[in-house]
Amino acid sequence: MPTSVISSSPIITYGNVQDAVVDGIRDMILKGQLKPGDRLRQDELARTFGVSTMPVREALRQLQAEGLVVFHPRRGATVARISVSEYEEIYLIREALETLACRWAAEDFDRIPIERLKCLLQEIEAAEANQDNAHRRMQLVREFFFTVFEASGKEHLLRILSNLWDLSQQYRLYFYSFPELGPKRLANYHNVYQACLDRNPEALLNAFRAIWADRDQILMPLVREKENKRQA
Amino acid sequence: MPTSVISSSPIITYGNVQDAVVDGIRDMILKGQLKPGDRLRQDELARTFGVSTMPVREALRQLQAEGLVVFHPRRGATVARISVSEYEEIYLIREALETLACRWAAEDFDRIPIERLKCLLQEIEAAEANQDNAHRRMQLVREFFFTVFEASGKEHLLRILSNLWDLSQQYRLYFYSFPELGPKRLANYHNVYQACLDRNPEALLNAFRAIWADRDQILMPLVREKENKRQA
DNA sequence: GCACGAGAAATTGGTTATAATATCGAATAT
DNA sequence: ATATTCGATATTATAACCAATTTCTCGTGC
Repeated sequence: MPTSVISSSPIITYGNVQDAVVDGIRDMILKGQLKPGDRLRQDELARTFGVSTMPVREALRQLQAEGLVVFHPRRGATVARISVSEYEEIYLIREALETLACRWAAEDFDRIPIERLKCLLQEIEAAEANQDNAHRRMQLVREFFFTVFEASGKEHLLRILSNLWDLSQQYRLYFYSFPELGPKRLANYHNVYQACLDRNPEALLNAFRAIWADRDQILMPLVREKENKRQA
Repeated sequence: MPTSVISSSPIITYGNVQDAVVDGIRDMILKGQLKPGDRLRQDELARTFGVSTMPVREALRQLQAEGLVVFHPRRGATVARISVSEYEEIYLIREALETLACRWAAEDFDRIPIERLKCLLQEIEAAEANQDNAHRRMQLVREFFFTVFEASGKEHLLRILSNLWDLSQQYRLYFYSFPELGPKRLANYHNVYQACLDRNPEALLNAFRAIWADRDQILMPLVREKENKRQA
């Protein structure tokens, strides 16, 4: 009788095992314990989570619907591998939707928890100074941005955005592996924070546009360079 | 041994039962056989599809991830009920993403199968003239628009758009229940077709903008009126 | 030494039976 | 009339099992 130890985050209680398994597998993918292309064996996952195969299969199907997992008929599931062109597509979709999210959030700055934003910004600064591992820094930045997006109060938009961030995770991670870009990153986050502090919608959008421009001019060339090396 | 009769669309073969069940249930929802709020009993669905409960549960989870189905822990699943404000949210997201899709499609008009577009337009005109049932007309219009969107060739964008169309289906259906709006609808579709024929990107976007404006000025007041009556 | 098959092992996809648990409704008791 | 208990029902999860197929392995032949 396997001892079920799912509790990654201690307090959250799930109504059913299956949701816990979904979060568990998604976490393993997002934390890099499972890499793109890795096979996802049902009974192996079932053992590690201490459950039977049924909830695992349901979980994999749900992750498939999210695009994080790919099923190959009769050959099992693997972690989705996102191509560079897919990443570019996803990024442009994100730009369109994050613009919407910012506009909605900026309709009422009172909904933006500025204190939390400040806290996260300080945590990010500390993490950059410490050279914390890329996954942790990436997670903090994600929380920072979604604190702004969540102020829009739009459930469907947040669901889609969250999914797109999941999908583009492997490329975002790459961005955090260059210590020399640290100051650039911090300046960008600070501009977002400042715009919220000033309650200035136009400044908020400009801060985001600057981030996207950096991504085009700095990250994408690096990604493409890496891609060319990989093919050679 | 129950006789498995899933084949709604005759030719498509599925690698697994589960995908067939997903499509089957989604179809039932989209065709109105299952209405928002309806309970989805596992064994009942299993019987109607001639399969065991396992594939049904997997299918429901997948539909949950798509937002079409809601799970109430220990109380089963129901067809999602979309509120008016959710519909407005979804519609604005759609506008942003369909703008993207049109831009991408208009980068190379050769990818738009103009003959197919023409065919669909004629089918739609015939269906309007016949006063065909609203579901069928809605389906044809969906195919018409997605023929344009698909020319973008962006898988993730199409996946998200398809999902958003599914979610807003119940409100779109309402739009087709007013015969007096028929000419207005047809004029809109014709503008889209003409813009593709003329290979004019700006005209294409303007055609869509006109459609969205109609929705704001014609459909939304009707929806809100209906909503107020429902509450009274 | 390496490619190629045949057979074995493993994995998936699906069924069925079983049990635990939570919900809902009805009957009963207060 | 209201609260409680009890039972029917449905969900959630486990386990055992089977068929189909893929993958692995090992030996053989070139």
